[in-house]
This record gives sequence, C-alpha cells and structure tokens, in this order.
Amino acid sequence: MIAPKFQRRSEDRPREICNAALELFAERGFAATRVEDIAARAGISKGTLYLYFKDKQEIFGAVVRNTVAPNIAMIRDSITAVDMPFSLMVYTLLERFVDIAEQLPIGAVAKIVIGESRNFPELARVYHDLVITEAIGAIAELVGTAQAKGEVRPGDARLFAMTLIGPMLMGILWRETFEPVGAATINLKALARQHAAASLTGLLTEQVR
Amino acid sequence: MIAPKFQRRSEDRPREICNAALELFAERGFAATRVEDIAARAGISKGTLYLYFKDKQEIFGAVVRNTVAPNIAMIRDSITAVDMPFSLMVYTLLERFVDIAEQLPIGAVAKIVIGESRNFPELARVYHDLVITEAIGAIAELVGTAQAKGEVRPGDARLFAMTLIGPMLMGILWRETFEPVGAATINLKALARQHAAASLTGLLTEQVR
Amino acid sequence: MIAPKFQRRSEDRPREICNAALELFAERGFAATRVEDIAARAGISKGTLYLYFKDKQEIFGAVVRNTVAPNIAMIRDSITAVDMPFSLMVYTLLERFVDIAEQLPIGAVAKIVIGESRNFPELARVYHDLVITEAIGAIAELVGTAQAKGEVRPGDARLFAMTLIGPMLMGILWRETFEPVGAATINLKALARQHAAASLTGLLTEQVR
Amino acid sequence: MIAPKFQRRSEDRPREICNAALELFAERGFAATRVEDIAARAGISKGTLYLYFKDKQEIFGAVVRNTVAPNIAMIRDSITAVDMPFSLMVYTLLERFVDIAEQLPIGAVAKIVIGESRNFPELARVYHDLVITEAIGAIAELVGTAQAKGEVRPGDARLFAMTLIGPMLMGILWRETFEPVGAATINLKALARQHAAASLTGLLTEQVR
DNA sequence: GATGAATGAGTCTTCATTCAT
DNA sequence: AATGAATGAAGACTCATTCAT
Repeated sequence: MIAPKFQRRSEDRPREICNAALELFAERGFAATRVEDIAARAGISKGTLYLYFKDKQEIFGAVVRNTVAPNIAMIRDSITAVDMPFSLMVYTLLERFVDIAEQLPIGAVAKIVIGESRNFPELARVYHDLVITEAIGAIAELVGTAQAKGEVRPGDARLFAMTLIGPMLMGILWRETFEPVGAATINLKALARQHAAASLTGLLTEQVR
Repeated sequence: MIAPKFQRRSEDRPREICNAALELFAERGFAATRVEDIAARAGISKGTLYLYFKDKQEIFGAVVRNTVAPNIAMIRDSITAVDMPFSLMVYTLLERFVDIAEQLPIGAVAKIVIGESRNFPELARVYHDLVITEAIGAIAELVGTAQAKGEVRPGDARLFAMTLIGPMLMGILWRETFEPVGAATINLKALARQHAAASLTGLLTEQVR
Repeated sequence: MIAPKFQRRSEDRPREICNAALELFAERGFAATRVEDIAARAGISKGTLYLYFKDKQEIFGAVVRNTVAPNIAMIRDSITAVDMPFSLMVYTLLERFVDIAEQLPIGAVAKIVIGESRNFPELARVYHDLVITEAIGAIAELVGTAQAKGEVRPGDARLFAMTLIGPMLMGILWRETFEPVGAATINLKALARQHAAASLTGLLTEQVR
Repeated sequence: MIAPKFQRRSEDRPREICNAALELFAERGFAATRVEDIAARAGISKGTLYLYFKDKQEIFGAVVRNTVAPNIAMIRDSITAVDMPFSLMVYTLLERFVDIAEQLPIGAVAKIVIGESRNFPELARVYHDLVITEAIGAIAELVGTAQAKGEVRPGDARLFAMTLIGPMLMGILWRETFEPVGAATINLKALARQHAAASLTGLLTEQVR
C-alpha cells in the first residue's frame, strides 16, 4: 500500500508545522532554519506551508504564541491557590515551573527569543508582554501580598521575583545551551527545592547572621 | 605631508574587527550580520577583512574567544578576596559583577552564545569550559569553603552558586533582550544589593520562619 | 427549494471565464494575471477552470479569439453602407468606431495583443489576420473606391486608412494607458468628429493653401 | 589569451545593462523577462546587476528614462525652428519623427509602457509626463500658433495633434507588433509624407468639397 | 462536475567569498 | 597591504497545475 502523493489534513497542519518549526528554530535559530526544512519535517511541501502561514516570521510568531499561551495559564493557575503560606507557595511555584519546563519547550522558545530579539523585536515584545510580564507580575503580586501580611521582608517585589525565578531560568538555559555540548547535567527538581529553601530562609546559618 | 592611502596597522586590525563584529553579532545574531557591515564598522573594506580572517565563522570564533580572557580575569579578581565573611563576599561579588557587566559585553556575548549554541557547538563548549565552569566553579568553591566553616547551610554548592548568580544573569539578559522593546528598565545595582540580602538571610520575616 | 451546491452550467462557463480573463489580462497583462484570480472573478474554483481549459495559454488564446468575431462583425457593419459620399462614410465610420469601442473591449484587447505579441506570436498573427487586415483592408477598399470615383486624392489607400484610423487607435490606447494614471481625459466622440473634418478637408485654411 | 573571469568596467555597466534590458523587455515584456537573462545579455552575472540596480523595476525605470530623455529633446528641437510655414513644419516634424523612430527604440518602449501600464503605473506616469505630454503639448502649441496666424482651421489643438501624430504612432506599433508575425511591412517615410499631405490639405479632391 | 489542498518548478534577491587592480 | 567590483550558490516566496474528496 503506497502512501498517496496528495494528502488532505487541513485541521492538523498548523500545529504540525509549528511543532516542526519549534524543533528546528530551537536547534538552529531563526535565520539558520530553512523554510524547506520546516516543511520537510512537517511532512509537507514548501508550497503547502505557505497555505497556512504568510511568512517565515509568521511561523515564528505562531510558534511563540502557541507555546506561550499554555505556559501563562499554567503558571497563573499554579499560584492562584489562595490561602497558602508564602513559603509553601514558593515551593509549589518552583516545582510546577520545573514540571512545565519538562513538558513544554520553554527553554527552546526562550533561547529563540533571546537570540533573535533584535531582528524581530515584535516577537520579543509579544513574548515580553504575554509571558515575562505575566510571570514576573504574578510572582511579584504573590510577594506583595505576603509582604502586606508581614510574611516577606520589605523590598522591591519585582526584584524579589527575579531572586526567585532567575536561578530556574538559568537552569533551563543551561540545559538548552550547555548540556548538548557536554556540560554537567543539572537536576532541575533538585535546583527548585534547594533554591526554594535557600531563598526563603537564607543561605547563612544561624550562627553568622 | 600627505596621509598615505594604504596604511599598515596589522597589529590592531584583528581587535578592531572583533570589536565591530561583537557589536553586530550581539545586535543581530550571527546569520543576520553581514560581513560587509562588520568591515564598515571596523573602518576597512570587505576585502581587507579577509586578509585577517579566513571566513565569517572564524571572526565569530575570535570574538567569543577574545571576550573570554577578560571574563576570566574578572571572575578571578572578584573572588580572590580571601579572608572575608561569606556575606560580605556575596555583596562584593554581586556588585563587582554588575560593575563588570556595565563595562564588558557580558550580556551581549551571553546572548550570542545562547542564540548560536547549536550552530556553533564548538563555541558553546569553549565558552562553557573557560567561562561558565570557571565562574560557577569559583563561586561554588566560595560556598563550599563557607560551608566548611559553618557559615553556609548544607547543600549542593553548585546549585547555591546558581541561586546567587541566576538572578543577575536574568537581569543582564533582560536588559539586552527586553529593554530595547520597551520593557521596564532594571536597576542592576539595586538588584544586586537586594538579591544579596535576600539570598543570604532569606525572604521570610522572623515571624513566619 | 435549496440551491444545489454543484450546478451544471457547462455551456456558459467558457464565456464567463473568458470575460473574467479579458478584464484581468487587460488590466495586468498575461504574466501578472493569476489563474486563481480569473477563477475567482468568474465565480468558480481554480480546479473547475481547468475542466474547461487545458492551461493558462489556452485561456489567453480563447480570449483573443472570442473578441475577434464581434470585432469583425463590427467592421463589416460599419462600412457596408454602399452608396454614400465618401465624406459621410468617414464620419459614420469614425463615430461607429467610437460607439463600438465604448461597448466592446477593443482597447483592452489591443493592449493585450501589443503587450504580449512577442510571447504569443500566434495570437498576434490571428489578431492581425482576422482583425487588422480585415479592418485596414475594408477601409482601404472604401478609399480605393472613392479614389476611382475621383472623390479622394491619389495615393496609397492603405496609408490613407492609417491616416483615418490611427488617431482613433491612439485615443483608445490613451484612454487605456494614461487616463488611469491621471492623464487628461479624451473625448473620443469629439476626436472622431474633429478628426473626420480635418482629414477630409485638411488642417490648413484656404488662405495658405 | 583567455578572457579573465573578473572584469572591471564600472562606468559602462549601467548603460550596458539598460541596453540588454531594453531588448529583452521589448521582446518579452517586463514580467516574462528574467533578471538572469538581462545579466547574461549584458555579459555579467546576476549578482553584478544588483550592484547597479536595486530592483528589476528600477532597471525598467532606467530603461524608460534613458530612452525617453533624448527623444523629448529631439522632438522639441525638430519643431522650434520658428519662422516656417505650418505645412513645412508638419513635413519636418513627421519626417524627423520617423528618423528618430528608426534609430531609437521608441516603439519598443511604447509597447512596454502600454503592456505594463497597470502593473507599474509609476512608469506609465513618468512616460506620460515626460514624453507624451511633452510631445503632444509641443505639437498642440505649434497648431495653436498657426491657428492664431490664421493658417490652421479652428478646433481643439490637442485633438489636431492626435490627427497628426496618431497615424505615425500606429505605424510604429504596427512595425513592432505585426511585422514580426508576417504582416506587410510599412514604409514609415512614405507614411509620413503621404499623411502630412493628406492631413494638411485633406483627403478630398476639389470636386467634392 | 466541482472543489481547494497540495505540489514543486521557477524567480527574485541576498551576501559570503574571490580576485584584478 | 588594500580595495571593491564581480561572482554564484542559496534561500524565501509565488503560482500554474494536479488530484483526492
């Protein structure tokens, strides 16, 4: 039974293309990825791809948007559980973050956005507005609430958000960037737990405070 | 006395070219940077550039390698202050890190390495081996020593290093990636100070520990 | 009673397609006209179009050939009025020419034939043989007859035909080519009348003959 | 002695490219002419062509402009000889027109402009503004002056200009369009002379006026 | 008959690299 | 050593044509 030359599957195509594109963009960056290769990996021809996307850039945009939206929802969800002590929230947040990063290509997309931000400022903007602002904002809000309750020390809530999330981002970028070239692997779960503990109660022992 | 049309300045040229290339690679990434633009920014002609570098990749390699040396120096400098309490060291380290990031193109290079790591694994490897390992290793060593003295809580020193440096890296990438597209600016100095305090003694107030 | 999704109208289709194609070819030329646009303007799908025509060239051919017949009819009609003084005939001819040009796409077809004559010599040939020769020949014949009667000055009858029809052709091409880009409009009727008068009795006044 | 692979002749290039392009555009129209073919006919590579012209359209523009400017000057010159009787002027004008058409690619350019006017309205506009308006305007001016002197019958001078020039334009288009597909050749010189006589003193003989 | 998704050959354009001067 | 004109391989995108439904 021979595979037919023409195959119709309109509904799935955009997703398939995005998936293919995501892999290639993550592997090679935007510019170094050929439209033809995206098509090939999606199992379609070059021309077909242009039935679904106006442009290479639009593919990029769809990739970011598609992988971004769920992230936001998930992150929001993971911390709207209201009546939890702050420390528990932090543990939950960081562990959920790892779970999500393990399943969604957060790292890959972040790499692309970082690498191509100047060439495609629009995308950096979208990513910033939809993901970064949301994420940092949500965490900062948590912090702010906890500060109001007297749980968290005074200070700029947004910078505290970076204290909390920065090491996780670094871990993810590490995994994407250096592990493929032989760097020691990082256990993100362990990082999440240890970092949560450290940032909540501090690196210092009682004796030296 | 007329300025000669052709001037020999062989010795400075490679550095000039690298500086020009660094700026452009950081702005646009490898693929989107045109050799002609590098030449123009270096104040020479396209042809001349090829007298000093075999091809575009070699320029890229030189750029990364050239920025490695100062980075290493910086790291060593930042932490050889031996007989200091750990908390003071952390403040010093983070503030020096900001100073240096303000002067050296750490962010730019990081962006390049992250963005092109798959296309030029060799460079990611060099960067990892010479810079990252070195930096994380040095910080981890600090942490380890402090742990031995009972100053720092037990735990994986390398992960603690990420707790310390991750937010700073995030701040730098933020500045390079999102500020150009309109994101709120980040005060790296303030981040360094607040993050140092928080990571040393913890986000939580006494009442909820 | 619901309109059936698929409707058979085989007989009308070719003409509808030709009409749509004529407009587009006239507007954009052959190469710049997309088959898809022809189909859209004809109210059918791309695939359907290929049920009626083997390929794009064949549409082009049909367009030209289809407009040939009415043109010929027009010419014959315009000048079979036999027993008229030559001057009246000229008035009639030129005014009828304008009437017809107002209704049939003479200008559009002329533009197409002129623009694509080298790419489709076959069509230029058809048009020449069936339309031009016919038209010029008929007018030249009129002239010849009038010359035989002593009504018209001696001379090459074919060249006289061009004296008569050239300005009208120019007017039509003007309208098609330059009016869309902002040129002054030309009143073809006025041109016909004034040109008839001038070419019959001359531009010069009595005093300078 | 072998022709060198690289040859430098910066100054002549634009003209050579325009000449090559003119031939091809005239033969095939704009869309059907491949940039690569222009380059080949100009004896250079595709890339080189883009050193001199931004765009295929820009080549087109240069072609029109280059072949247009001299025409205008020549036409203007041929009729500014002031103190001539109108009839002599007309003979001179038409014969000069033929001379020019014999040497410059007026017909070819006209064909292109007609064929591509909708796709490149800018070019039709340039051609209209620089050539048509000039030419028709100059002739209409002649006519007007002669009318003021009582040499020419009353009437719209611009339409008279079309009476004079229309047949010549038709002759030129004929030559470009139909002679290549086997039409009878037209003797433009003879057309000029006979048309001048006819339009000046009329087709009719004395006996029927 | 009718559709429109799918195809892939063909074109414009860019840009790393070469080489005559 | 320095130049920049010249090259041509490579990639984005279009669109005439085909075919599964």
